[in-house]
Amino acid sequence: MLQVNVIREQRDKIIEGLLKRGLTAIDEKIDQVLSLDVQRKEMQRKQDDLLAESNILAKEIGNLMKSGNKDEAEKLKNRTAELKKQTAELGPSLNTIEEELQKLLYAIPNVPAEKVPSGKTAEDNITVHTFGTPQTLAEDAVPHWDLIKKYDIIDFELGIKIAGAGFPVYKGKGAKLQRALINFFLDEAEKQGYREIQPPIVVNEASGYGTGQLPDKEGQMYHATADNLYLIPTAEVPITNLYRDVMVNENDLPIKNVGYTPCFRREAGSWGAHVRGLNRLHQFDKVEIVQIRKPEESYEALDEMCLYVQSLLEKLELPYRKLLLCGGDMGVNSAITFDMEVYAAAQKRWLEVSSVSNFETYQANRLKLRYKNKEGKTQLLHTLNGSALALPRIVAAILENNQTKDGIMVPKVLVPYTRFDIIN
RNA sequence: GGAGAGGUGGGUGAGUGGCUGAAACCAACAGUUUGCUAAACUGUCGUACGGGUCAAACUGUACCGGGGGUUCGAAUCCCCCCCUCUCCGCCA
Repeated sequence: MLQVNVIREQRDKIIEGLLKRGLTAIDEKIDQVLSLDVQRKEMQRKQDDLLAESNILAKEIGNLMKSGNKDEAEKLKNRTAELKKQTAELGPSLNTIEEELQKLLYAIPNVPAEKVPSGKTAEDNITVHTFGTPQTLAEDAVPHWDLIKKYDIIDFELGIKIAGAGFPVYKGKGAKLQRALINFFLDEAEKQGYREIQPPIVVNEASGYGTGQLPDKEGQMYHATADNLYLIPTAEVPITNLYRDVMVNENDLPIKNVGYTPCFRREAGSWGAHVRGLNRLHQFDKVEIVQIRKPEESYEALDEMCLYVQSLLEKLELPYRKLLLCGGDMGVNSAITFDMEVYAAAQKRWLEVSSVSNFETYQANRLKLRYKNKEGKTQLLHTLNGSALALPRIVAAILENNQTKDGIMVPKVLVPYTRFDIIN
């Protein structure tokens, strides 16, 4: 959520930034915020004046009562009643304006950072880095959804039987490969100074609002209505919400947490082309890194996080490209996002396996996540997160790219974790 | 699910109708002292939205889990809701 005072001070700059998202009529929305803000101020001022008078009178009445001057006190009470009536009249409309303002602010996405290109779709993303060469496979190479059947390592039918489409069952070496990847990712993160967190995989409503999944993306999360809990779509939600309503001690910065969790996404209506096999699931595993930084350090942290994620892909020997997302392709909370996509050689497609974002103060404002700086001033912090990494598509790419006539070769770095070097 | 206790500032915690935006302690910050560190001492120290100012000083309002109510006046009394803890039950 943007801060009203920032909108007030930097109206033009904010509109210019938001235009990069390809939004229409954004200037109207911003001006609506400003005009509601003016109205709010006026009304609040009136209200404050009324209340101020009441407070003075209340004190006087108190004193008069003490000194036994009842008649005089009664006279003042009449005036108080009048004031009370007026504040009562003003109250509801003030509330309405505040609610409207709040709703409007929730609906305005974060302002893209300066270097974010404008654009509407993935077409406008910019490839800023590549690693490796997309390999050409043998004639008889097959996509991962055939390989998992051939080697009997992931079973979609069983998942359908016990849960539904998009809930695969990992079996034997398939399960071990998953576990190996999770451990590998967690160990690597720890080497980079991240603290491991095991959060709940359900969160309450307040947490959903804190990181911005609510109210806009309500339909994306599984909702346990009996208890009003949401299954997390990413570990970002619980791990970032650890710091909701927190005044961080400056000495505890920077905060670097990593967590492995299953993630749940309803992805309602998005089934169809390009979502076969492991490409898109309702439940999947992911290791997520989350940082909380001082504003002046957050872009340095973003670079660090990208390089870290890239190092994982390089260790796994997966060809990848790094994209700077255009305004229209970024999530609403993000100020800047880099996506990492690995090449799945049998599908001949790039698969997104990581998304690294700086939210600047957008989340922190909702979260009320702040610290006191050296001057003793309370300041919003910056939040960042990145997948490091999302498992299924990594698995898909490993299976496809590493297939040989004898079986699937396990990446060298993973062998100590899997304790086998081929799936056959 | 049943019974009880409780939710106060960055933290612990006092506060049962006006003198309380809130004691005390801790933390933090600034300074004094000091060979350095530590200790000691002194001072500052909640948040939001306004007014005011070049900026301050200063100043208004609201906020003691959330929402309503009683009252001239509520952290304090009443009602509803949420959450936490303890005991019992159930489960692991």
